[in-house]
Amino acid sequence: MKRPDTYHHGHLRQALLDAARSLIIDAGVEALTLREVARRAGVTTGAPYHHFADKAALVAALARQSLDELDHIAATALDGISDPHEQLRTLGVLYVLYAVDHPAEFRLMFRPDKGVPFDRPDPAAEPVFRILMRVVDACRAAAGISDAGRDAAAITAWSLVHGLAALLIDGPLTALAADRERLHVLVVDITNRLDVV
Amino acid sequence: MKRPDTYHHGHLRQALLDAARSLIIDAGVEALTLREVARRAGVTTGAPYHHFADKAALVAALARQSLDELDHIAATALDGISDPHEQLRTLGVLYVLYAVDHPAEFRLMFRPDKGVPFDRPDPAAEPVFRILMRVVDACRAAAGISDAGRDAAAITAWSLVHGLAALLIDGPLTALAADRERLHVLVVDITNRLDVV
DNA sequence: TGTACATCAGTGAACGCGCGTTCACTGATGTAC
DNA sequence: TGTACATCAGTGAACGCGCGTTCACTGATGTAC
Repeated sequence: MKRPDTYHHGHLRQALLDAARSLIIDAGVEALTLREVARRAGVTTGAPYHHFADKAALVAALARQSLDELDHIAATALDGISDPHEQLRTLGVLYVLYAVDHPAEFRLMFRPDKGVPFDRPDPAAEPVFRILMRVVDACRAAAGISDAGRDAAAITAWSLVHGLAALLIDGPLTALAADRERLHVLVVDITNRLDVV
Repeated sequence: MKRPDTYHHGHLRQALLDAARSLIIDAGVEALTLREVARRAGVTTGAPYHHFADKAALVAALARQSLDELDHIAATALDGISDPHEQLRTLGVLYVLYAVDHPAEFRLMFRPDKGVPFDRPDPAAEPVFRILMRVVDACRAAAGISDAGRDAAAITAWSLVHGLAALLIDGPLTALAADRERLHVLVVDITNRLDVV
C-alpha cells in the first residue's frame, strides 16, 4: 500500500498538471506560476524540474492535455450519431459549451505567448480539427457537393463556433454566458446555420 | 516654437500610448511593461504616473484607442456603400484584415486579464458593435425578415469574422495569415456566407 | 531473507532579475502684479 | 516689460515583491548478490 504523499510522490507529474489547471481556473492564466503550482501540489519550488524542463514545458503539457480532453469529448459525443448534419451541430454546441464551462483551459489552448501546442506541426494534424474535417466532408458528400471549397467550408464552420466561444468568454458577450438557458437556445440556433456549408 | 523633448514633454500621454503600442507590436502583449514603455518614450520610470493612475489604466486606454481606431476604419469604409449586403461584406473583410494586420492590438482588446474596455458597460454601447447591428438590421429589412432573431443574426455575423480572425492570429491557421493572396480570397469567400443572415 | 548500494525524486536555500509603485526633489512654465 | 511665485511635469533613487531557475543535499526505493 502506497500513501500518495510520501517522500517520493509517485504521481507528481500529473499532480502538477492538476494543480496548474485548478490554478488557472481559480486565478486565471496570467496567475500561472511554477512556484504557485508547486505550492498547490504540496511540493518545493525545485521539484517540478524533475518532471518538466521549464515553465513553458508545463504550460504546453497542460494545453495539450486540454486539447486531448476536448478531442475525447468530441469523439465520444459523435459516437452514437449517424446523420452528418446532426454530428456537425453536436460538434458545434459541444465546442462552445466546452469554452464556456472551461474558459481558462480554452484560453490557454489559444495563447500564443505561452507554449501553444499547434503552430509548429501541421495544423491539420490536430485531432479536434481532423474530427471537424471528417464531419464536414460527410455533410458535403451527403449533399453531393464537389471537392472545391472543402477547406473554406471547414474553416467557416470552425470560425463560427470559435468566434462565438471567444466572444462569450472574452468579449462583449460575457453576460450572455451566465444565462445558461438563453445561451443554449442561442448556440443551437447559431450552429443550425452551419448547415449552409 | 516648442521642442517636443524639453523638460516638460508636452505630449507625454500620447507618447506613452504610442510607445506602448509599438512595444506590443514588437514584443507581444505579455512584454507590456510600464518601465519599458517609459524607456521607449525616453522618460523616467515615475513619469507615467502623472498621466495614468496605474498600469491597468494605460492598458485600458490603449485598448480603448484601438477599438476607436477600428470603429473609425469601419465607419469610413462604409461611407460610400449603400447596399446593405455589400456593407456587411465590407465590414467582415475589414474586421478580419484589421486583426491580421494588427494582431497585437486586436489581442489586447480581448484580453480579460488586462484592463479590457467592455465587460463593464452595456456591450451594445460599443461603437463597432453598433455599426454591425445597424448593417445587419438594414440587411434584414431589405429582405423583409421579421424582428425575431435579430440579436442571433448579429451575433452569428460577428462570431464568424471574430472566429476567423482569432484562428488566423492565435490558432492553427496562423500559416494562412502570411499568404495575403490566399487569405483575401478566403475572407471574401467566407464573409460572402454572411448573406444567409 | 538480509544487506550494500546505485538511482532517483524530493528538499530548501540561494541567485539575480525586472517588475509596479512611491516619494522627496527640481527645473520649466505661465500668471499676477 | 520685469519680477515673484505657484503650479506642474518631470527626475532618479529606493521600496518590497515574487518570479524562474540552480544546486548541493538527503531520504526513500528497488535491485544485485
